[in-house]
Amino acid sequence: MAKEEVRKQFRLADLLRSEISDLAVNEPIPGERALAERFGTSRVTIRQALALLQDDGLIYTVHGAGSFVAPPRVIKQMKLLSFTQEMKIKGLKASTKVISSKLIEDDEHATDDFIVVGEPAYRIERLRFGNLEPLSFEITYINQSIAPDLIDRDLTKSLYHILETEYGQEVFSADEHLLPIIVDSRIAKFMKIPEGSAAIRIQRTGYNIRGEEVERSISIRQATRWDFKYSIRI
Amino acid sequence: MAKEEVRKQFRLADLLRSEISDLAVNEPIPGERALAERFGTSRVTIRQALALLQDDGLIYTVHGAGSFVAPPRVIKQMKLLSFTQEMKIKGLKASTKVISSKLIEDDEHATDDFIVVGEPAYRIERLRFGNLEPLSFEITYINQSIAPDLIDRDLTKSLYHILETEYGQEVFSADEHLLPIIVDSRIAKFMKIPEGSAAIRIQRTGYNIRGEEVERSISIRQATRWDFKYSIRI
DNA sequence: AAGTGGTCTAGACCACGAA
DNA sequence: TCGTGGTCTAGACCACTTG
Repeated sequence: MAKEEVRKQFRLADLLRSEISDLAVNEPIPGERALAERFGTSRVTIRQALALLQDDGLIYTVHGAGSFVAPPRVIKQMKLLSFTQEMKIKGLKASTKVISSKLIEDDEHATDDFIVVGEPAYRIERLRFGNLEPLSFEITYINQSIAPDLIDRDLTKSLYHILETEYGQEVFSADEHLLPIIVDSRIAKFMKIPEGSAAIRIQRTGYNIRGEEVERSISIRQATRWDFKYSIRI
Repeated sequence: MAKEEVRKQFRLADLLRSEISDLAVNEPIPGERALAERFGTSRVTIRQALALLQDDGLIYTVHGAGSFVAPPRVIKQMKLLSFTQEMKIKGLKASTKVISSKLIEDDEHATDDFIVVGEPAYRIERLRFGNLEPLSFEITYINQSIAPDLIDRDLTKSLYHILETEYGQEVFSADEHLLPIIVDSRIAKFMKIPEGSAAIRIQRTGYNIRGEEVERSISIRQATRWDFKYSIRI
C-alpha cells in the first residue's frame, strides 16, 4: 500500500534512527524478519528502511551475521545545494550584491572559457555574502530561451529559486569541475583578500530532470572560508 | 532465485544498456511490465535494473509517463579509487618513489596537522608518477596495529592493495577534505613545478566496512595535471 | 545446523500523465 | 479513462556467518 502521505520506509527509518541512537557502537540491531513482524510490514520494506540508514552511515551490514551500529561519522553524503541553502545550514545569513548583468548575443563569448554557443544567454556576475562577509564570487550563464526576461527579476534572490518558481526549471543534478587557482587583482578586491591567495574555482553545469542543461556557472571561493568535504564509496 | 553468479539485475542492466545505445535521446524505452514479461522476470527486478541505468545517467523516469533515454553526460559518479586505479583509467603507467618511511611513536606527532593519537603509526612519504611525470606527493599514516611490519613491504606498490591482500584490510569508504594551497619549495622541487603554483591538498581518512579507520593520508596534486570532476544530485 | 542477510517472484493497489 | 511508474506484501530459496 502506498497510500500514506509519507513512504512507509521513511517512517520506519526515522523510528529506527531514534532506537539506534540509544545503542552502543558495533551493537547488533534486531534482524530483518523480527523488525518486519514487529512493525507489521514486509521484509522488503524493512530492507529499504535499513538501506536508508546505511546511506546515512548509521549502520553497516554483514551478510550472514546481521546489521550493526556504525561508528559516528562527521561527513555526510554530498548533496546538491544552492548557496542560499548552504548558508542556512551553516547558520549564516545569506545576501547578494549584483555586480553586472547583461544579455550576450550569438557567437559572442565570454573570457571565462565557458563559451556561449549559438544562443543568446544572460551573464550575471554576483558577489555572495555570509553574515555580510564576501564568501563567493559567481558568474552565471542562463540561456534566454530557458528564462526570458530573467534580467528584470530581483537577482539578489536565489537564482535556483527564481528558476524553479518563475520558470518551472528545477535543477535536479549538476556536474562540477573543481580547480585550484590563485586569485587575480579584480577578484581579490571583491573578496577583500590579498592578491595571489589560494582559492577554488568551481565550474558547474546544472541539469533538469530530463538531463537538459539549465545553467552554467563559475564560482570562486576563498580557501580560508570554505571546506570541501565529501564521502566516497567503493 | 539468486543462484546465478552475477545478479540478474546486473545482467539485465547490461542488456538494456546496449539496447538503449541504439535509441535517440528522449526516446521512450519499453514499459516495466513489458520488459518484465520479455525477460521472464518480475517487475521488481526490472526496476532494480532500471535504477542502475538511472544512476549511470543513461535514462530518466517520469512518473505516469515512462522512462526515456537521457542526453549523454560526460561525468560519472564519484567512486573510491586508488592512485593506481586512477592512472589505469587515464591510460597512464603508474609508478612510485618512496621518499621516506618510519615508525612514529606515541604522542609524537607530525607537522602535517594529521595528528597521531596515542598509538604508534607508520608515516610514509611517496611521490607518485604517471608516465614518469610526478603527479602527486603523498603522506600516508597507518597504525602499526593495523598493519604490523608494513614498513618492510614493497612500498612502491599500491598501499590499498597491500592492505587488502596482506592484512585483510579493505578500504570501503573514505572521507576527503579538499583544500587549495600554494606549494612550498620542498614540494615544488619534488613535483618539478615553480614554487608558488596553485595546487590541491586532499586529506583523506579511509575506513573498512565496519567503519573503523584504516588509513589517513595527505596528497598534494598540481593544478595543471588533475581534474576534480563529480556529479551531484538533489 | 541454525540463523542471518541477499535476491527474486507474482500480484496488488496507489499516484500521476496523457489523450 | 487508461497506461505508466511508485510502493508494498507474503513467501521462496540462496549465500554466508556462527556456534
